[in-house]
Amino acid sequence: MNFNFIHTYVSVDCVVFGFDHENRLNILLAQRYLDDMPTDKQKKLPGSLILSNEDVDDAAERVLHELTGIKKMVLKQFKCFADPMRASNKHDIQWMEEEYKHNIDRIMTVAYLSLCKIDHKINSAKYDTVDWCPIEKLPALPFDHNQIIKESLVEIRKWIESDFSIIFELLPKKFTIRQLYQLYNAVSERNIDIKNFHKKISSFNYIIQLDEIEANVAHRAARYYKFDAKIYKKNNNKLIK
Amino acid sequence: MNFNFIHTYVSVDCVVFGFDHENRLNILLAQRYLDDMPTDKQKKLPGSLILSNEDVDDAAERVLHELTGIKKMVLKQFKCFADPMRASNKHDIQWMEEEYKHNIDRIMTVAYLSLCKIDHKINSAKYDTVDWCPIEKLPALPFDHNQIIKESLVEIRKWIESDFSIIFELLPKKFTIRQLYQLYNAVSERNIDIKNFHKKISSFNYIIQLDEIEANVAHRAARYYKFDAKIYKKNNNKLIK
DNA sequence: CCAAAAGTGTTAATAGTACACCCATGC
DNA sequence: GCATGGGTGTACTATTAACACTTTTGG
Repeated sequence: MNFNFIHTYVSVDCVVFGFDHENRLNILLAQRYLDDMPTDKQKKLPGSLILSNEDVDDAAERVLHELTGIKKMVLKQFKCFADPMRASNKHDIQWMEEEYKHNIDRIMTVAYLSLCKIDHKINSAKYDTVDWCPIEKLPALPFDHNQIIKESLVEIRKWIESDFSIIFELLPKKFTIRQLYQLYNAVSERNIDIKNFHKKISSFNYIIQLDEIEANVAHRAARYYKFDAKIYKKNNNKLIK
Repeated sequence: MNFNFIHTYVSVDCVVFGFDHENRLNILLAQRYLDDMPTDKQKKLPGSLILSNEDVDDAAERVLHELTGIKKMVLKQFKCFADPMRASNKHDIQWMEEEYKHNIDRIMTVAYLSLCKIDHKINSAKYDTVDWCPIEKLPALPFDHNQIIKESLVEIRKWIESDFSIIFELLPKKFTIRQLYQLYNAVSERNIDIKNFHKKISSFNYIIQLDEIEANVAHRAARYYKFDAKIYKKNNNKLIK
């Protein structure tokens, strides 16, 4: 008889990406309050223990909703993190006790990827403060959250390669091809010539040209386009075959 | 204060693929003994609860080693399955009690993908019987194991698309290009012309031509090739760009 | 007019597809 | 000799890449 099986709490953590006006990928971070000092706070990935009758996908949806107030966000499970030492820092242990009122010896987490338009109003029911943070400026985060984010970057790249349409979750409804180009470059690190990119994108029938053009720019104004998901779905496209 | 957080056991389950001589993908299944009747047995995916000081990757390696006797097998975590109802069948509950001597209310599992040469000797330290089963002939399996296998097929396809070299884990050390072709077809369901496939494969510098050829075939004997992982790694190749 | 980026066009290189043709082997 | 598949070559097509040229706008 073996009593060494783990019996553990399981959480979900969500890496929510946004794309800012300086062409940087950002991640949504929440606050946690540390120790006995109410003013001492630290950023963390939004997450939660999963409930007794909840599937992990449902828990991730709940976390995203409590975080942003947005009802339906795209999401994708990408990895379970279960290093026995991932919650061994004393601040992390203390925080878990205060947050969950349980004595938590070990905790596994299932990490999710999600995408959000950076201008969308964030209306959190759970956190006082929710902030976008550029990925080059991430602070040291609790648990293995920095590692989770690192791996999420590989994952978002794969996701866009396999389903190009999800990239539009990060752009405003109307966007210029340059915006799309800069986003694509920020994510994929491929280096496509912008002219060829322009030609290719505008040839897709699911990229709809609008009548509107940019205003107040010191060069020829670019046209706005929108993405048509219905047309996209019919074709099952990839950016690069 | 919320007492509804799950506190659960977590297992790993491994989907080990092999490629048989009839050009079919196979999966390694273990036996489980059901209920009070010692002769009543059923197939299942090999798996185990994870131990208290074990990371999930380590648990999967342990399961694979106990299953096959092979030391280092390629493996890849692909999804956490956590439907609250996935272990609600009464046979499954009873089996868990007998197997683990714990009263298990809910169980999550982290599913892994692995690959094995089908002619490799299987030497299980844990199971009496371990058998290859063609994927078209899978029986009804306990828990959500059929679902896990279904999703693993999508995953193995992606894996080979993103890293072609792992396909050689399924072939003998020396193989003909036809064998590779049939394996690739079985996995990817692309339909490449075999002549063009031949030309492409033999043009890769990491596919090494051997002096040996097939014997006793009713047609021109095919040449054997081997895969050179070192040369492959230098180039970071894909079959299709 | 100049700088900057939009947008179009042209061409070359590369990769993928279709298929013809000869080769080798067992029956 | 014939069926079967191995192996090579050739021609056609599609995609990607490089880059020149024209357009538009603010300063």
